[in-house]
Amino acid sequence: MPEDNNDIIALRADKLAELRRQGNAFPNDFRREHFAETLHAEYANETKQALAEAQIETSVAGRVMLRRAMGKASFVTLQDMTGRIQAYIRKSDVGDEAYAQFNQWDIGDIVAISGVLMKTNKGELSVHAQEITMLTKSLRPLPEKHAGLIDTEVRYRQRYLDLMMNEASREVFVKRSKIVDCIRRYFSDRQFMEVETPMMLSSPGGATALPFTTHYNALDIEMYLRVAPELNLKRLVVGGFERVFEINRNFRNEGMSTKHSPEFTMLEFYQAYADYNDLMDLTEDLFRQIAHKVLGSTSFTYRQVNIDFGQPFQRMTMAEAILAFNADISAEQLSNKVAAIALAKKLSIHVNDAWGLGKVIMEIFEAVVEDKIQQPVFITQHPTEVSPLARRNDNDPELTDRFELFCMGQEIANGFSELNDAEDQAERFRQQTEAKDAGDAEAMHYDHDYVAALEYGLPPTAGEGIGIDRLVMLLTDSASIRDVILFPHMRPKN
RNA sequence: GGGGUGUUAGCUCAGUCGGUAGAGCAGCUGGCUUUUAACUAGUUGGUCCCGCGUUCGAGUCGCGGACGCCCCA
Repeated sequence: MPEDNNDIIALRADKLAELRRQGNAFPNDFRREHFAETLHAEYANETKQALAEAQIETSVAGRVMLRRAMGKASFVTLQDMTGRIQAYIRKSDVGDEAYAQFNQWDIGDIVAISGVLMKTNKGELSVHAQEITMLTKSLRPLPEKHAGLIDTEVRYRQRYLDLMMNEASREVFVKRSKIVDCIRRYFSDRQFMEVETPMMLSSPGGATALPFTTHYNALDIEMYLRVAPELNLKRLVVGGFERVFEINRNFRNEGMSTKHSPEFTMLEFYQAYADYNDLMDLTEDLFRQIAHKVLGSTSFTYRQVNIDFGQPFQRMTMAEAILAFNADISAEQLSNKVAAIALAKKLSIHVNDAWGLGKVIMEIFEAVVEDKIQQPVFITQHPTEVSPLARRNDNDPELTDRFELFCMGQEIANGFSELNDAEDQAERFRQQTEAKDAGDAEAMHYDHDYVAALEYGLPPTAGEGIGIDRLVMLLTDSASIRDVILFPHMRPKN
């Protein structure tokens, strides 16, 4: 953080000291009448003359972004939550004393202006000031008014500056909020119930990932930050909440990249008496509605590629996808472990001896398909070995009734028909425990209570997780996940 | 973890062959009562990310480090 004590800050501090001498330097009794956007929406089409005759009174407040002083009259541009509005301040209207105060204003100050609406000769809607008030003196100079704030590091570390200066950044987070709002309505309209389940767990589960650990002093036990809410949400379905969803943070102790953040927001939902095909249908419909409501269109551009959520999403099995995207790979190379391992090694995948055929195929898929996917496509029928919570396929027990939705090289969603056979689940946990003992830090813990819950009976259910950050990236054309997280984690300075 | 790249005034950026550090905006002092990145005259402001080295002399070259960004694992 800047510890600079430059001339500009010193001078502004002097101005603040003078404001303190004059009385309350931080008044809290001003009440705004209109947002900038409201004024533009209501009066943009009025003529200069009509406004002059109407004498519409208003008051606005915001941060001073631009100042154009012409001796005895000046224009300032204020920015509030909704946009910008110009004010015209004339010495002969506000008086000598107020105009002298105005001359002490700096770009960045937060001020209030009351007056009547007018249009300038150039047609810009403005507030013709009658009364002006300094609300919060700003001590630090803002970034340059035209080029703005560009430095990515400062934009992430001091997001408030980014939001002040960069309209595009502000829009990303407004859209993010709308997307989440849209998701909530979608599910509550369909009788899903929003719930909150613990962030801190004594046994992490629900995904193969390395958890963060922490210590709970009162109980003197190690605890984990959750890697997924999955097991608790399915406990709720066992309990009789047949449709539940949660939008909340997951934590995974992995590296950061443009596509990964150690804490990220996930939507998870579970629906009893549904299967994975139902959820693929639901996901298509949900994505279409979000795009339509937030962007006004189901098609949009991501990294100069046109994506269309309006078209039916393609569906193919993992094996089909590997063949479809790679003409040089044959079905025989995926048919048995020896052949698959030979192929994996040819692709310079670091093969672990403990892997079964399923894991090898999953790795091959990640190496040769993921990056090539552009338009949304559901990849289905994941190997049972890499899907310890998913229901086995009725025709092939080595595969599961699972899908992942990919778009522009990124995994956006992951869903499956839930494994509700308690005995099979116990066996899958045993295999995960073996993998963990063999050194796989991401393997799942054996959750005895979860197996007990299944023994009471989980109705046939399908569940899904959708990565909100990645969905927002797609819909806002953001190249990095940090661009859609308000306060991305950064290595501390010094 | 590896490779590439960047860090210079409050912000955005130049800085040649190694020779005492520059612009625009912001700021400050003036002019200007409908401006639009207002205009206009003058002017202040620097730990060149940090450290060590090479050199008569380093923003510039070398080595090490910090932080950011991109790519790869």
